[in-house]
Amino acid sequence: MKTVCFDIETASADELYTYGSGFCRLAGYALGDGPVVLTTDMDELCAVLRSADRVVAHNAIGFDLAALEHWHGLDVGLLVGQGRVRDTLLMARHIDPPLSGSIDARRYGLDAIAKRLDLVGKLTTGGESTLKGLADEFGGYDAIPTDDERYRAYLVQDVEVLREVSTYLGFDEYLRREHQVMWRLNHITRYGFKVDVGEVQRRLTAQAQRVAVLRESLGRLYGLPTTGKAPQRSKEGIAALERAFVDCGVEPPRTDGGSLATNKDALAALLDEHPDNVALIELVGVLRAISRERSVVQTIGDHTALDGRVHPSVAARQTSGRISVTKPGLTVLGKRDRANVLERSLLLPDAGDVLIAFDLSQVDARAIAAHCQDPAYISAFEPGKDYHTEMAVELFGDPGRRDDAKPVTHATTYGMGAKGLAASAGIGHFEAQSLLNTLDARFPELARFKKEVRTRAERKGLVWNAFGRPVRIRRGSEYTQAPAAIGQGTARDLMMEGVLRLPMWLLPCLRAIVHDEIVLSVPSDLADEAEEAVLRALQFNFRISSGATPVPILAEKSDRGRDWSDCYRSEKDRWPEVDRSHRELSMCDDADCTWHGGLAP
DNA sequence: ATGTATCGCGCC
DNA sequence: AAAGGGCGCGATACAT
Repeated sequence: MKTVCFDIETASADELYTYGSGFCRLAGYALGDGPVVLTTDMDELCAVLRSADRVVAHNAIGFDLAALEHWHGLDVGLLVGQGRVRDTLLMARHIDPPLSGSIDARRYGLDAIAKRLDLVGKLTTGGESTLKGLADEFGGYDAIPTDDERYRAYLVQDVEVLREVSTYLGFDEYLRREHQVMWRLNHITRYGFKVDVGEVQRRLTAQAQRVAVLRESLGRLYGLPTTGKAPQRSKEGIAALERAFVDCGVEPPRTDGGSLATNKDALAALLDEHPDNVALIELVGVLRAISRERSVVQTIGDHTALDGRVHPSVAARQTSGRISVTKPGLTVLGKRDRANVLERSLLLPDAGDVLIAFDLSQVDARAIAAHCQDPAYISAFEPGKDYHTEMAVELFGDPGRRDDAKPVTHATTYGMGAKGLAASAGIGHFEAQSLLNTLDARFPELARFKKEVRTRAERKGLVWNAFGRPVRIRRGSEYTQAPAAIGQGTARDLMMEGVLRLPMWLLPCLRAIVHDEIVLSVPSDLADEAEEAVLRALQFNFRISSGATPVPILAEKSDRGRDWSDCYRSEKDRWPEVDRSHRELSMCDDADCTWHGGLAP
């Protein structure tokens, strides 16, 4: 068994796919227990890795191997496919999964893992990372001389820490699969997503003008400061707004924490209470308008590289195992709100391509159905049946109340109480409680499963789904988090199952993943084949064990888009501006059109 | 200068 | 006893 631990010093990490061939600067590797060898010759390193039975690195799939694959032609797909790669980041997340929230963000660096294991950590100088200090001293990670002894010593230590840490981390079938998943998803980062650069600039300019007008109004009418990017959120601005509410004759709305609430629900509630207060209507109008101004266009622009594309980071860092797509965050672009849906139109297919989005149908609920094995719940997902209609029959005895049944599904997966259901469904507390009772009565195995998974979480602090993914559950939050963790975590693994089933030729076409949706840019003349291949990959029967009743996993494809919004033109046919052809018209007769009503040049 | 918390926008 | 889960990102305030 020949094991190689290695690490590479590079130019700035966020330039992985854009820097150029000198990105990899200095490599360190160790064979077995042998000494750490340093080299600037990446071909030498690649040869060593090709001949190894085990290739070990921290964030190997996302970074070191990715860099060698991109700039030096290493066949990482082969290494991963043969199960020869050990990525200690993926292994550490699996053996010690993160809690939700931001607390755990720094837990998985090599240094943090070493410290938790009571091992020697990475090299530091005067309390900060030696590497960071060198980058500051020489003016950039790509300016540190490769013969600098401190640089070399830092790298040697890194490889030695890695070697120590790796002996504590186990490997299993799930991890083997996870390595392949992440290698496949990395194509999103590598190939990037084409940006409509001119349109980004145009919208930024237009937005700056809108904001300037709104800020001028806030200053003139209510005495807010006019400096800073968001004067309405500064201390002085908040004080002025509180005075403005009082001047309108109303008590300033408050958040739970007692500070001034300016979110849209609070403002809507206030207007409901005082429908005839003209001064209040004006104040709320300006506040709403300025808080609706989002910065996603700026964020996309900031992350657009010189190749005119964004190369977002893709990682399974969320507690549920869900995939984060960040820098820029593509999971948050508009879709449900008419005012924001055109944010996606800034992202384009490659020249000669079309964009196609594929989404899994009610996949969280199907995941729960497969796990609980409730016959009535599973039968709602039989081919040819409509899940929400079946739920309407079970809950109300009336297939016509499909829309009333929809919000209840969230209650099934997320442990929603009567209060929350009443609020989200717009019904009374009593009716909500009675719905929840009906749910438990009609789907007894579902109720039993939720109870069981909560108990498991209380005992172990973790739950495991049928794929073998562990999800950590916060103490005291088992009631809501545990069932949700099975739903989300399994939905994630079902989508990844589909990604693993994609033919290799489609991997460079991957552009984005948004939990239950993947987006591909495919050559127009291959669109038929691509659609067929993706749907074949994403759809299958899911069985949690050999004797269990299977649940069908189904997917739908979008329209072929000339931009990402354009993919949804049929789905959102009430919003004509979603259709790129509509945006090419010089005018339109829909008074609410967000394009002709404001965004158009 | 850098990091965390809070708030607010949005998404699945 | 009651309990809707998971995120990204920007702006500000404040601590270090």
